[in-house]
Amino acid sequence: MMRDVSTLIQSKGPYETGERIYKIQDQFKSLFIIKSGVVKLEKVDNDGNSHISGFYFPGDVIGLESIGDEQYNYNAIALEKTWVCEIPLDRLESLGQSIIAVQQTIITLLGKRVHQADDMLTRGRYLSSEQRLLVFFEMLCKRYFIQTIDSKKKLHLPMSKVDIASYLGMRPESVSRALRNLQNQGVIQNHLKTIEIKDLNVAKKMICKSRWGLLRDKC
Amino acid sequence: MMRDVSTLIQSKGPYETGERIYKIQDQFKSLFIIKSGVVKLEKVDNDGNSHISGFYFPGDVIGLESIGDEQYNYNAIALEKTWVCEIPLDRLESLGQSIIAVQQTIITLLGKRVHQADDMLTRGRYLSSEQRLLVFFEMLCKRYFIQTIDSKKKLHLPMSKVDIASYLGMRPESVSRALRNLQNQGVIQNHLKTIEIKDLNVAKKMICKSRWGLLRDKC
DNA sequence: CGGGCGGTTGATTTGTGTCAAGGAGGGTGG
DNA sequence: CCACCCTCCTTGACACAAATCAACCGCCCG
Repeated sequence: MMRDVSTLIQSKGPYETGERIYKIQDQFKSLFIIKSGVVKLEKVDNDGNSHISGFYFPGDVIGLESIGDEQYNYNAIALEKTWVCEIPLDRLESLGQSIIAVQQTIITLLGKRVHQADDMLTRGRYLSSEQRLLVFFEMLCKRYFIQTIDSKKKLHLPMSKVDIASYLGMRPESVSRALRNLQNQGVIQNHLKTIEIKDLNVAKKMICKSRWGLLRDKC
Repeated sequence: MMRDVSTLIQSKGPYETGERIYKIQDQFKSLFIIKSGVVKLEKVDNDGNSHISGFYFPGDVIGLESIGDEQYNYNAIALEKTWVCEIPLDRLESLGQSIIAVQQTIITLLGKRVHQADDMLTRGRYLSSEQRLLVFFEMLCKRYFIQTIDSKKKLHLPMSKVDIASYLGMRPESVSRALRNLQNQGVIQNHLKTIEIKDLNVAKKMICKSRWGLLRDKC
């Protein structure tokens, strides 16, 4: 007899802004699907500097990055009011045959995660700070499902510019300057918690002009 | 009745230097364990520039990076005479129950792969080119199993300096210069296809002095 | 012998980090 | 409601590491 996976899964939340879904060195035993809200993953070094490894949105799974370890190796922090579903891994074995399907799902998710990371590695290095920001906004647009009328996109930023800087491997000052430049060029409009993409076509072209012509086919 | 995994696995090789174990857009259907030799994974963009995403050694599994896709998304190129074992994934289902164990193994491997990539992302950005090279050599030492007498390590480089540059996100000229600097400081000795680590302790110290104090605990 | 590729070196430019300062917004307490 | 503070963000002047451009060497291989 095969039990349903859903009997193991339970909803958790809400987590308020700044609350942690899990933290570094908590015992790793569950993945979490984000039902609503936004989550960042951060590492904190000895000097107290935080380093952002990614932002995650509804439908995304977090915890994958800790598979293979005993403990979580990142803090998962809600950036808005957030609900998640907990998927405990230690009890999956009681599912019987369907464990194969679950494993298959995890493999697929991990595969995507590897692609994503490899992509960042091979692409990111060869992009200017302005390009990195545009790529970032493009990603947000895809994930975030913006209401878009006539190719003009208003983009809410749930994370601070400091977090964006950390994620993109830049300093906050550089983010600020790059945004100003893009604004002067008429590509975007920079507000505090919002970015407005004025000229999507120009933006896309700018992303592709990698200094060494990398990955021009991706556009 | 449970068939043995090993009945599905067969040895392939030798691949000579420059030969491809698989290439981009080949149908993805197998992983490969490297039995002997060295393999690099590269992407080639439209302008013909190649971008190295990693080097792999005996015991490593390649093909993981393409899981989830229909085709391989990198070229796997032998850097020396290389033997591999092919692990076809499409016939794993005929293994019956033991598929769970195989899947579990794959999950573990993918997990490590994610860690590795995340690490590169969060660390790499904050290291100078000299530090990146030292980290690279350190990695080679670990993987490559050098015969080491009295903490003086001679390190054979199967890959070109150009490949190293690409992998580390630098230009060949910068690699050259960084090596010269390290040599002038007495840390290493730079030969054409060999690096000699003269002062391991100094090397380790240099790696740790991240500009922003990142990950000092790793040392 | 000659061509090509990998590697090295030098002169110069440039992007982005660094340091220092100031501003805008939001929250808290009087 | 205002004053204060704190954090996030922005701006400017400057420094520096690495990219760029150009040239050259040495090795391998036809």
